[in-house]
Amino acid sequence: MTKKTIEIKKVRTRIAPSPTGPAHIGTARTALFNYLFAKQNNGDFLLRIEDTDTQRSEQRWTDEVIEQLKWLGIEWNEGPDIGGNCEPYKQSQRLDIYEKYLKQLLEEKKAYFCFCTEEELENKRQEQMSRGLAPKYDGKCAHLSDAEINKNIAENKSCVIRFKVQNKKVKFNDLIRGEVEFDTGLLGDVVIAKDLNSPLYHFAVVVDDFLMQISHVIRGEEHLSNTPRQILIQEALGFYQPIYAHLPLMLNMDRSKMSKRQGDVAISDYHKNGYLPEALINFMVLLGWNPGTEREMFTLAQLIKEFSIEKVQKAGAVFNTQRLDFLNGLYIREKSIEKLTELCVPYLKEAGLLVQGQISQNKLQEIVEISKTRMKKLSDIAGLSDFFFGDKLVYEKDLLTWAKMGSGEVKDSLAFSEKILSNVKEWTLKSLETEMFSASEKFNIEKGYPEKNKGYMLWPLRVALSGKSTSPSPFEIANILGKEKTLKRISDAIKMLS
RNA sequence: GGCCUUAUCGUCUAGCCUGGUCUAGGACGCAUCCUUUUCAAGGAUUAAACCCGGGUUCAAAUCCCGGUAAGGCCA
Repeated sequence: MTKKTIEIKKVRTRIAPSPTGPAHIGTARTALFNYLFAKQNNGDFLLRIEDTDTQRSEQRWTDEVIEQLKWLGIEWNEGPDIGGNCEPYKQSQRLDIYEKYLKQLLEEKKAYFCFCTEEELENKRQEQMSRGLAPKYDGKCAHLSDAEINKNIAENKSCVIRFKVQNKKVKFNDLIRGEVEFDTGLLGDVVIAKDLNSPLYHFAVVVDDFLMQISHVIRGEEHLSNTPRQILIQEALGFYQPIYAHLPLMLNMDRSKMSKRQGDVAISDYHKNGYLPEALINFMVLLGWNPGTEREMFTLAQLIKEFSIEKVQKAGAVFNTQRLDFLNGLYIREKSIEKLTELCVPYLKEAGLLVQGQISQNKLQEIVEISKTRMKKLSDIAGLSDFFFGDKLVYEKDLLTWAKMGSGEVKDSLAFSEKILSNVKEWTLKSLETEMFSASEKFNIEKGYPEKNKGYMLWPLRVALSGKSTSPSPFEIANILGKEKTLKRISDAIKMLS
């Protein structure tokens, strides 16, 4: 069999997720690398849904990958309705195609029906293992005569289709790993279909990648060991061999493959928790790739230019949420206040804080503005700004105490603030700040507190307004709250101390 | 168990191909300081790594060999 190498007319890449569960963050990163590589070469990026496993595949998961990829801005540019509505390819709609190639392999005796039962196989496996051998199908059914096969089929015996794996060394050149060699003699004949209408993964990928003229197969490292058998199937079918690139895995903190047990793995989890797509993309691309410079911030468009597959790392990378949070904070602070407010609204509503028409758009923006330096995720907005909504604050009265003040002193401090604030002429951030600063000095002198320590006045005031140990400054809060509410909260606090 | 892959600060990584400029650079995180009523943000500074063992060489993180460890795939 002569090996056909691909003649690249156009770079075409794809991702091929199985819709058997929530779209995985690993799928997002693989999609990103495929997308970047295709786009920077003026190529095509396709989405193919591998839903041949009808038992486990569900339409809602297909819808979800589509939704999340769109959210990330990673869009495929070809599908069954070319030019119009760009649907992804679906393997379940291509079963007749696989059947044709399955028949071809069967006719050429490169594949065969296998009637071995689960029980039989399990026994063989046990026996091989007990002899210290690697478990591998012994090829028993490969030698069945046509008569026997027909008889078995007529008897409706359950069967699978196996591909005859040749004993040879398969070598291929991986774009990221260099030359990789496998001895397929260790493999055993693989099951490529349950029947003519139910192809399995290894077979369907090969057929589709060929028919869709995929030039580069860029996928996770977990597929590296699967590559030789796919190459054998390609050769048996007379297909060209695409160029492979196996990406390093994204890892848990303990360096195992990223899994649900140790954190969020669904793209939608990150979406819901308030990560920005641009932050997630920037974070993911840096997991296994870097430009070789000290630059760390990239937009998708810039990445299309800067990305180079040669600089992709070989070793797996730990998915470090702290770093994601940092980047997300950076992108949050970069957003225009209009946009950021819009993004925060759903989270405020979800927390039951924002009720229609209760607060003006301007106020809302001011609230977001003073909260944004503290936000790592959009969802943080609720916990950061809840005290602006509603009238009653709930907190421990001890929280009002600064340094070693007694409760009488705290009350005096609040009463002093109340007096100053009720006389403030101009209710603006600037004047609130100047007035309170000078009042604070006066207060400290009067009381014999250290003159420069503004905490004696500002801490109780800030807690009275926010009910929290950490928050924006009392001026910022008072400014947004307005005079009436501010004074009300101070008197509430004083009452609490009495 | 077999096969494959990988190996620089806790984490993401630069450097490795084309040995010297590496007393190993950057970022996150950590710590300290400045700013500051608090927490952030911002600024500054520190601590922190070439998996181990051989070899080649005047010289090795960089080249070669052998281990070890981790991960993936198969079952």
